[in-house]
Amino acid sequence: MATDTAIDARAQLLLKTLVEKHISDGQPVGSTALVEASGLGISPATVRNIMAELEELGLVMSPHTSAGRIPTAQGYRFFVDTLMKIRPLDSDEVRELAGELKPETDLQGLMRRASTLLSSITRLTGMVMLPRRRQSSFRHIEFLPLSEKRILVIWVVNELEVQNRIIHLDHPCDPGELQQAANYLNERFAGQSMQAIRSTLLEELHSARESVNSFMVTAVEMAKQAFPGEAEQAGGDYVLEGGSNLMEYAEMADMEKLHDLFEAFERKHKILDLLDKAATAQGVQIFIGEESGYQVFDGCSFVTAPYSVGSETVGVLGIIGPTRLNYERVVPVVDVTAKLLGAALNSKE
Amino acid sequence: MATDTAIDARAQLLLKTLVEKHISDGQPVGSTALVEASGLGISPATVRNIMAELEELGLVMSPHTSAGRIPTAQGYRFFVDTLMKIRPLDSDEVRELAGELKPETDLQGLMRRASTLLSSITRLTGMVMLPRRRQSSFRHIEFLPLSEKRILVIWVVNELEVQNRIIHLDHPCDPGELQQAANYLNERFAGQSMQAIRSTLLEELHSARESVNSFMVTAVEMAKQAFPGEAEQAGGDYVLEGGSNLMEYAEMADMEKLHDLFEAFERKHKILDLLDKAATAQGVQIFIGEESGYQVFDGCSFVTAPYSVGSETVGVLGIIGPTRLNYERVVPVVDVTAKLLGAALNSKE
DNA sequence: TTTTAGCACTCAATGAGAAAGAGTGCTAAC
DNA sequence: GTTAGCACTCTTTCTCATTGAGTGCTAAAA
Repeated sequence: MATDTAIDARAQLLLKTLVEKHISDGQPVGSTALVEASGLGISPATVRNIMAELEELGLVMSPHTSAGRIPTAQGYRFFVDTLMKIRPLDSDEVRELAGELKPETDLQGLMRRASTLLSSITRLTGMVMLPRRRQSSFRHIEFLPLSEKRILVIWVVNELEVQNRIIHLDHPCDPGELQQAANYLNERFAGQSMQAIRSTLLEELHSARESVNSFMVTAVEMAKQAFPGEAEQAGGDYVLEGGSNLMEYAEMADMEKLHDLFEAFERKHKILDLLDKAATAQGVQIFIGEESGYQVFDGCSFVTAPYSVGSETVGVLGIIGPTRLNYERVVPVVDVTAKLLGAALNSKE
Repeated sequence: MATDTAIDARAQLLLKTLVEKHISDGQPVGSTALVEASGLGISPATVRNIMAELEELGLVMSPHTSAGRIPTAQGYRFFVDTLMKIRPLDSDEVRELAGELKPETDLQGLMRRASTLLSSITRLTGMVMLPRRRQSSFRHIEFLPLSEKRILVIWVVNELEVQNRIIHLDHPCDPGELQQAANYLNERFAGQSMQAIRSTLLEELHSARESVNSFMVTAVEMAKQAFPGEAEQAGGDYVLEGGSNLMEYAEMADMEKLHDLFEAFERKHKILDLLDKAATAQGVQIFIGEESGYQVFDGCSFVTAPYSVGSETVGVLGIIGPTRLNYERVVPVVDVTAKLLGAALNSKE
């Protein structure tokens, strides 16, 4: 199996030990320290030879001549792909997590809870993308008059996402009409996708001009105004908790980098972009350093997992930490949290 | 007017100049620099004498023997109370601000917008406490069955705050009953305060047991479950934007302090406590350094203003920055933003 | 051929002076 | 009351030497 350039079992063990040691204390690891930690009955000189090979392969590097080695992004990649052994969480731990993610609260609150949970368990920064379904299934709509021409529209999609906005009408409209309009929409469109409804409405807006049903025109017009178009809802959003945890890591000490990182958190689009990428994967996904594709995230890693309702992936959650984060521990935590959040959203009892 | 220990006009001018200079460059100000900046035809030696007096009074201090002076918290206090001249914003600027705070969006979105606005204009951290009324006026309620015993309750208070939660029933309940219950509650309680409704409901829950109206019992029970009690809604919440801006100030370089500060942002209660304090004041309020009452906020100042709907103060907004922030500029910005946000919430057109 | 001991070498980190610079406080003269 | 003069203090910056960790190379050992 092993060719000349591939790394043999011993080298792998050493690399594994090196990564683990560096993860735990953040320092470059020297040959003598590696000998001790690995348990191999081997001399430091031998280890040095092997390190030279690993460096040749781009798996480790030294910050300067007289320091030990640290893993490169590639090194971490090799570690997470083939070296590390993740063991599932104890059922106790799972139960504890599950207890924190009851489906009772409102959606936003649940997301925030999940994010806080991720953050506090891992002592890293937790993030949860708000669910966004390709198909939003319309459930119910309600019009409440605020003044003659201003209406508060409340609608429910996907069983439990409540949204609202205020719309303006051209002409005054009485409560009876509004009620009729709501009834009409509720009966006619229940269960259909928002996209479908929107296009149907747009169509009818033309043909219906001739129709006698003036209230229907109103209804359609209102619904058109109320339901956000593609463009509007494309944005997406996420919640992030425990950003301050990152400041505990010495490698984050560079104020300028930290500033840029937090700015990226606030501006959102880079994070959202990354989460979107992770949404296509099946299970836990890991982005190490530069792999994220953004300069700002240099020195950081992401561990993400999509969560789903039914069989459809509706969002992604995960953590951000320094590259030297404890993957073995974090991966199962993220994995389980995603599953639990999905379960909470399904909430079929 | 001036007694022996009070400071005369010249000293005041010098203090004013010193504070302004220190605000603009963050450095201790020496006697020669002060002479130039103040425009007084006076020698540095004289200035030194005056500085010694101001130091005696606790208005300025030097970080060490061979440095210039910096204002103390007391010095800043004196500055903001009696020395600085705030001039109102240009009507152009006001119009620009107003354009960003249209009442159209949802409440949460509006708050976030206001916060971002504060942050980006001042290059500091903006915060907006979510509105919380002593009297929440009930407007409308709606029950949507999710499954036999799980109901999605949506209700509207204060004309445009839409809230929702899921409740569980003991016994199955059909859609007709739910509709009846909603109608009953809507007709009976429209316009009343949530507190009043809640206590009325609790009362009726006893007496109604004998009544024939089984649906009313259900209605009351559901409403009781749905409406949050005192304890639940006491929490309060706020949005904060532009935290990363603070990292641009040299005096925030201490990583440990920064960590604690951001942790305080996340934990929320200290900020909320402070905002609560500011809610009792009439207009713009300034907390300088230790005045906040919290160790973490040492070195930071707050400029806050309550915003109101009608004549009732419903929330507070403001900024957080280093003590040496540009009060003259920030005070009117916070002031106007609070007024505009109030106006957007009133939104009577 | 692989492993290892030995050793020279490199480089970061630490700390001690020395020199420069900024700004003060004090004193004595104006 | 104000100011010039001056000694003094303390930070900042630089240089230089020292220390220590850890390497790479070479030659010997297994």
